[in-house]
Amino acid sequence: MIIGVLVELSNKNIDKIFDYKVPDKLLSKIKLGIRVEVPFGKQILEGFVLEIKKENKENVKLREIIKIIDEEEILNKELLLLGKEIKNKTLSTLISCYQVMLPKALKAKQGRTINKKYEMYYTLNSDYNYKLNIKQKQIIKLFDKRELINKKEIENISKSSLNTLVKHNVLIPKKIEKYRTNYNGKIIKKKELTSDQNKVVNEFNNYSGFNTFLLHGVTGSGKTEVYMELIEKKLKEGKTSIVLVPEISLTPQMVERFQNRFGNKIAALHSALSDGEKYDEWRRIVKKEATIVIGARSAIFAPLNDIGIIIIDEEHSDSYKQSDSNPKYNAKDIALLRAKFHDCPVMLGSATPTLESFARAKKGVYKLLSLPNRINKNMPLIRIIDMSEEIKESTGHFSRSLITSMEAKLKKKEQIILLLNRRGYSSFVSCKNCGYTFKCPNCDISLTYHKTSNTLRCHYCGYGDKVHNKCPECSEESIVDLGVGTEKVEEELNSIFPDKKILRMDIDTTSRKGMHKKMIEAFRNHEYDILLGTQIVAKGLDFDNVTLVGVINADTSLNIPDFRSSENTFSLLSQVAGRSGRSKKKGEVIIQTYNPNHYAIEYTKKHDYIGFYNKEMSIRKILKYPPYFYICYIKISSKDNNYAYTEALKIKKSLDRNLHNTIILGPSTSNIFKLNKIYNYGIIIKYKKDNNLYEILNKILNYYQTNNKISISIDFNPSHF
DNA sequence: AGCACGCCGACT
DNA sequence: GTCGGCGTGCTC
Repeated sequence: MIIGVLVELSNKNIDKIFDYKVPDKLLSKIKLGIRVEVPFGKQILEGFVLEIKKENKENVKLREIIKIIDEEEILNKELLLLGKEIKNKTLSTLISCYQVMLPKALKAKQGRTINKKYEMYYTLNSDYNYKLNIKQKQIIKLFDKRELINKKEIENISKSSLNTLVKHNVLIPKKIEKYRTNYNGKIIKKKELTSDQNKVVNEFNNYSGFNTFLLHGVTGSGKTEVYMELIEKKLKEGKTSIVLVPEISLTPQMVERFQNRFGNKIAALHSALSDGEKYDEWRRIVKKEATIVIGARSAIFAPLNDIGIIIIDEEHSDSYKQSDSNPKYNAKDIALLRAKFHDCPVMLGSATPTLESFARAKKGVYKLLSLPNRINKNMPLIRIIDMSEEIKESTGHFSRSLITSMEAKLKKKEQIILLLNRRGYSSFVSCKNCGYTFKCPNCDISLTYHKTSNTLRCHYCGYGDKVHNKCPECSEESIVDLGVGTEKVEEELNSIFPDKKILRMDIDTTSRKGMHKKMIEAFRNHEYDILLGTQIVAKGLDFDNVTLVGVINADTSLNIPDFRSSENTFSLLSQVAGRSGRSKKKGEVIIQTYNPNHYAIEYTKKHDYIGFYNKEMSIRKILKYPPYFYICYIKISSKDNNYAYTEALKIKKSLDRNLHNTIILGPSTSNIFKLNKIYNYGIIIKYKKDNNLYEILNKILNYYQTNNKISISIDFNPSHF
C-alpha cells in the first residue's frame, strides 16, 4: 500500500504530499486523517495521511513509514477538505491549516508531554474464590451498589487489603480516563422568551438548510436567550452546535449560563484552559460526550459531526480574525464553509454589526433579524462631555459632571464601570524640557512606565529598562510620565473617593489564571464600588447594579490611522454604554471626549446604529473601502530597512504591471514600523473581483520563499495594518 | 527545517 | 595546497 503524507514542516517548498510505502504489519491500521511517523531526508517527522493509493511498479524506491501515531482519525473528511479550502483562501501552507485546527497537545514537538490522564478504578470479579477477612469484606461491600470503585476510596479502608484482593484476582483493576475539566451541571429552568425574542425564533424557523442570519439586537435585548433556544431545538433533533464568542467576553459568566441550561453537553474552549484541559475538551467532543461547543476563534474547528447551527456572538469583534500567524483566517468565513458542508444555518449576532455584515443583510444575502428593544425597555441616557472646555476647569482626567454623577450613584450604593480607552494609545515617558521620548531600541514604540516594578517596558517585545531621571538628550532632570495608564487613573480615583473600593482590570491584573473570573465575581458581590479597566470591561459583562458607565477618553481609538477607526469607536462606545442600567434601575452613561461633534460619538449618544451605518457607508464608498472594495494587505519585513523598502517597491511595480481593475497603494510603513528590530512596509490592494490576484500573489510568495533576508506576509481582509 | 553539495577567500 | 564561508537545492 502507498500513502500520501503531508509532513509537519511549515515551509512552502515542502508543502506537498510525499508518498510512502506501508509495511504489511501496519496495513490494517492505516486511515485517512491519522498521523504517522516517517523518515524525511535525514530526519524523522510526523505527518498526516492524506491519500491512500494502490501500489504500482514505479513506486519501488519509496521509503517506508516508521509507525502509526493515532488509532482514530484526528482530522475527519470534512476537516481535511476544509484545510484545503483555507489554504486556497489564505495562501498559507496546507500543513499550517491543519495544525490550526488541532489542540496543541496533538502538534509535533510541542505536545509530546501532554498525555491523557487516567485514574485507577476496580471492578469485582463475580466468581472469585477467596476467603475474605473483615477488612476485605468491608471493601467488597462497596460493590453492592456500584460497579466501579475509585482506588482512593478503597485505599481509605485499607491499602494493603486492596493489594491482597488484587493479587488474588478478587478485584480487577481498570484504568479510566479522567478529564481535567469538569462541570457540575445544575440545570436551571429556562426563562420565558419575550415576544420580541419569540418573533426572532419564529422567523428563524421559517428557513431550513444553509442560511446566514444577522441578528441585530441592542445591548441588553437578550440575544443569548435566543441562541440557547435555537440550540435547544437542534439538540432535540440530535444535532450539534458551535457558539463563538470573543475571547474577552468568554467570561465564566457566559459559559455558566450555557452550562446551567445544557449541563455537561457543553465543551468550553478558551485561553484560560491549560493545554491538557483543552486536549480533554477536544476529546470529549470527538467522543460525542459534548455536543455543544462554546469557545473563542479556534473553536470553529471543533471536530463535531452533524452540526445543526453555528452562532457567532458579537460578530463585529476583530478577535475572530487571526492576524498574527498563518493561516490568517477569519472564523466567520470558516463558519460559512462548515455550515455549507453541513447544510445548516449560521447566526451572526451583534448590537453593532460590521458594515460588511449589515450591508449583506440589506442586500438580502443574509437574513436580517432584530431585537430593537431592551428587555427592561430602557436604554441608558448618554451624555457627552466636551473635555476641551472642561480641561480649563480641572486638571485631572475626570470632568466635574462625571464626578458629580459618580457621587450620586455611590451614595445610592450603586456601582460604576469606568472605561479607559487605550486602543492604539501609547502612554509614554518624556522630557518636559526638550521633548525627548523614551523608545524601545527594538521597536518603533514608546516605552510605558510601570509603577509597581519601577521600570519602562515595551508592550510589544517585552524590552525593559530602568527609570531614568536625567534626559539623555538635554541632561535636564525633567522626565515626566505623560501616559494615561489605568494605574494613574486608579490613583486619582483613590484621592477623589478615598473611602470607595476600586477594582482595576487590565491585562496586567487579569493575566494570572482564574483572576478574571474572581474579579468579576467580586464585583458582582459588591465587594467593589468602581470597576476601572480597558476594553476588557466593555464587552458582555452583565451586572444588575451598574447604573453608571463613564468613558474617560473616547478619542484615542478615533485617532488610529485605520479606515475602521470610526466603526471601532462607535462599536466600543455602544458596547460599553450597554453595560449600564441592564436591570430595573435606570442607567446613565457619560462619555468624555475632545471631539464631541464627531459622528461616531453623536450616533452613539442617540443609540442610532442605522444612522451611523448610513453615514459611514457614504464615506467608505467615496474612499473605496470595504464593503465596497475588498482589501488585501501585503507586508514586507526585513532587518534591513533599505532592503525592505526597495523590495517593497519592486513588488508594487510588479503588481501594477500584472493586476488590472485594482487600486494599489504604497508601499508605506506599517502601523508598527519597527518591531523586534524588524522593519515593516505594507502595500494595500483594493479590488472588487479577484481576477488573477491569487495567482500573482502566489508567484510573489514563491519568489521570496527562499530569501531569508526578507519575509512576505499576505492578509486578506486585514484588521491591522 | 535540516543537511549535503559546491564554489570562492585567508590560513596552519 | 586545505578549512570553512553560506548560496542553492532536495527531501517520497
